Amino acid sequence: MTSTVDALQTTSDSTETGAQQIRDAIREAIVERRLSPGTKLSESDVGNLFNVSRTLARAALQALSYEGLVSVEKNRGAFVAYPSPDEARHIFAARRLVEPGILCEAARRITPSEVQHLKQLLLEEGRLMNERGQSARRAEIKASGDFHLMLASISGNLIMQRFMEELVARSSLVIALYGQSSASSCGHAEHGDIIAAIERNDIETACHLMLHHISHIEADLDLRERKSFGLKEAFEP
Amino acid sequence: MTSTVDALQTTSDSTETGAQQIRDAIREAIVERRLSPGTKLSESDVGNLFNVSRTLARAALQALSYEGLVSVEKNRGAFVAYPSPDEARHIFAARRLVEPGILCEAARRITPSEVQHLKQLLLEEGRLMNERGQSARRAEIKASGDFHLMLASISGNLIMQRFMEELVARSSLVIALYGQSSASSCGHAEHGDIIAAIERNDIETACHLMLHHISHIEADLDLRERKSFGLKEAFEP
DNA sequence: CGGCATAAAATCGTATACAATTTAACCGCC
DNA sequence: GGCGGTTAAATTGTATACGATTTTATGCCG
Repeated sequence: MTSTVDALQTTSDSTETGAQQIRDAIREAIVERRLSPGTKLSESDVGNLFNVSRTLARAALQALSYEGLVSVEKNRGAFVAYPSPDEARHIFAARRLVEPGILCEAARRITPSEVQHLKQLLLEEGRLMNERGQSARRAEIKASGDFHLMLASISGNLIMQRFMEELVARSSLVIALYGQSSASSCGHAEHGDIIAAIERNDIETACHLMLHHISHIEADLDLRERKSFGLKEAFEP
Repeated sequence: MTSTVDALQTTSDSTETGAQQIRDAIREAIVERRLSPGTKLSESDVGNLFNVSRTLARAALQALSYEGLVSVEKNRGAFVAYPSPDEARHIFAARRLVEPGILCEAARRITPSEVQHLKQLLLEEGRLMNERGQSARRAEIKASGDFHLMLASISGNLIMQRFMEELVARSSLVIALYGQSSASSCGHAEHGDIIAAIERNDIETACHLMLHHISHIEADLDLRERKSFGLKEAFEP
């Protein structure tokens, strides 16, 4: 009776130790939207699923709560985070705030080989976009995030990189919740434009493109308060 | 034999539950520099000090490691973080990256009552600066950080606020390690200038002042590689 | 038949127990 | 006296145990 968390089966290729491995697996499942916001993650279930004790399961869930991907309610348990519309806005505001700066620094330091790597990422992203099937969709989601993470990595600031990892992961949750266009894709073309601008060293426009890109993603959301119809209003005309 | 962590005794006024309380107490001790970088924080010692089991002590230490204030080495234990010069640079680079943006947003939203609150904070900071004694020094350190945190709080973005909390706390560690001028103070006058600029709605200069302010703090650091003299070089002319 | 009180089950919070690893102490040996 | 190796102590990693809280099930009564 391992309830609803069976979506976690994943290729455990890692060599990591203990709770980290579990944390990473669950994070991946959340980011790839195999786990929906609000899903309960009971400590026993997680532990059983990964064949470890509740101790480690609990540690993993705690870790995820620090990243904002899981919310733990005292004496009630852990749930895949269900970001509020306000939280969603804050996440994208944060991205608008930091990504231009990251991009600037990345553009200043980027090497030709890294440009190649970025382009390769873009190509892969495009390939996945034209493929069909669940697993391609998941890979596409991941790839579109990886573009932004790659820039953070190139910027060379490990602290900003970690922060971006958090923001990208939480963005995925937000899109899962409030995204409208089934083409969930995060503007593949715009990624290309940004790379082009970087390549011709036009940092100014690269930053502007990035800002627009983030706004486009956010524009695809429907962040109106869903007032959950708690009362009988749900059945009155 | 509760080794070196006795610096943790603090007014436990909190009403929180479990590990959080311990985490907060240790964080405060680190930020106020009662605990020096590199100090070992053994799980048993922490547990005994707070009269809880190792389970909770461990959870608290894990939490602090996610904030970058503690580094845990596998099978070796937890230590107050000892940021490298590079890490220190990254922390201040991150602050230069985000604080102007936070300031902008804060200035846009600030209310008169919040301006008052900021000024009050400034006053308190000044008062502590002219007082002497260990505990005044600690309070001063905290107050100078609180100015930056207050701005983040006014900006209304909880995510940026959390991030700033992390950055300010880690900055305190960096200053403890690499700060030179015994006047550890984080430019009290500059805080005042920034408030003034905000008050006359001159956001442009407020941002510039903030950037300079952060650079001034960083300029007071000596971030040269201390190559620890591992060899006999330490005793050769 | 539905609502409320009570009891049972499930789940979380924390402590303790035991295995694995690291650190130190000790001791014979050069 | 100093050095390497072996053993004991200390510390961490993980599992299990037990009390507390929440959730669900049960049954009584209106």
